Amino acid sequence: MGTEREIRVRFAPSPTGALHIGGGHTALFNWLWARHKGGRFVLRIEDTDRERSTQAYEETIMSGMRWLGLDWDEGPDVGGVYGPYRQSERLNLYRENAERLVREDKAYREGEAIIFRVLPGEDLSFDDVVYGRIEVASDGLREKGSDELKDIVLIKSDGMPTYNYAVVVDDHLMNISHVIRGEDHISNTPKQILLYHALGWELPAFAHLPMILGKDKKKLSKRHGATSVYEFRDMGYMPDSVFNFLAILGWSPGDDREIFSRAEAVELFELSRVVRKPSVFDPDKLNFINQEHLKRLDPMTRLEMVRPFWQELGLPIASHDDAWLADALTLMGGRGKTAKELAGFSDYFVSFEPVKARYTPEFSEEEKADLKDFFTKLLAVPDWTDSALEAQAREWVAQRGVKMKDYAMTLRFALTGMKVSPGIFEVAQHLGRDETRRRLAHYGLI
RNA sequence: GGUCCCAUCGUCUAGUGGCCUAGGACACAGCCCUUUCAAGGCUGCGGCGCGGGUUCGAACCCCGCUGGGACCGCCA
Repeated sequence: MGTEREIRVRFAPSPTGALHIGGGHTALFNWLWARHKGGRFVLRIEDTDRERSTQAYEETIMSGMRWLGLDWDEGPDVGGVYGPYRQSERLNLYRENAERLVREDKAYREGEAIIFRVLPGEDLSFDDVVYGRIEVASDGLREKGSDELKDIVLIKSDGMPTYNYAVVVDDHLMNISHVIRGEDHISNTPKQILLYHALGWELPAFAHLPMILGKDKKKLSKRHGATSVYEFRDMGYMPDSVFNFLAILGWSPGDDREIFSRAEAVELFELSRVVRKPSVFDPDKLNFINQEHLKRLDPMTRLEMVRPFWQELGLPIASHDDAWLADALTLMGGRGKTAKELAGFSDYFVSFEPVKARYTPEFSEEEKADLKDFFTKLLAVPDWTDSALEAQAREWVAQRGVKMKDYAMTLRFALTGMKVSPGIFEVAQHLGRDETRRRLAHYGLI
């Protein structure tokens, strides 16, 4: 008991862009593992590329993680005993250890740079938590198109450490127990192992994650459309949905469960159940998952999801109380894959204006007389409930021997300006007698 | 070109030698429900890449082939 090494994992993005869906996936699995094991999740900023790193991107990445609900225990903003957590602030650490290697004749200087000498015959194989044993030929570090073993740059001419070196120093000094990262790093691992050996440090456990591919089976990139987690937020996907979707990309709980909460994912997550095959990002599946989460939301939370999109449409939300708006959304049932769609589909509850803009019918006098009779009697029902309204409507069409559909559709258009909506008598009930009358009057139907 | 990894329905996956005439989910199609569209219910379509072994028995183990992916920067 308590003899196992403390679980410490890290997500180490470089601040050269927004939080990408692939980065989110990696961050998520690290977070899941830390939370599942009761360990620590560290955020480290790898800003050694002076050209491309910016403070703004660092903040964007952090807020993207917060949006996804991935909170970290140590990081540049919250600190921690293993700090600092920005590589640009750890330069002395990289230099000290590199100079030690120079003194031990394991590395040499070349101008301002420090370069590690790669000797032949090293065993570069390792055990990966998800991939198992990875056998690497000792000459696996050969230079492209050459037979020469390629030495590893530790410190660049600008004084900054290279990725492969800094990651080793940091993971060791930050006492990282599991290095969980994308499969694209699998071929970097042997180099890093060489450095661990040279430095005399114990290896962390390595766990590589399958890549996320686009529909064309190529590594997901901008060409595939939305890739930053913010784009998904702006399209009306909920953080819990993106979280859920990312979690089942390359991992499954083993049973048939696919829709789950953060807490359930933490409970169920196992690194050993991560698959080895790259998976294709399927927007249809994301839509489905989002819709499921949207349906499960309590009315008030759903309202908060939809509110910004109603706002975006310029609708006068303030003229209704929240409970009424939330109920309107409940009436929408499973309609809409995203909060944005749901907002667009339900605008007529908030305001009559979009309805007027959409629906501009022209009735003949004959049609009008007929409809007027129908609607006048409908408006006169004693209790304004959907069942009473429907009963009245059915009685009226039965007497005339006409189709319910024709009248229900006219009512639907007049109330919503759309050809699809929830049950139209329910909509009328929710809008209320006065608002229904106002809308019908606008079209001259009463 | 070199190194490494991977291979079950279109997609995400379950499956670790017999329970598999391969299960679930998305998507797709049809039906039911119905004032519309969703939702929901039911049904259907669809897969172990190929070839050799091993075994009484292979989706599961081994080999080869084919296919796909990743990496080979003083980028991370």
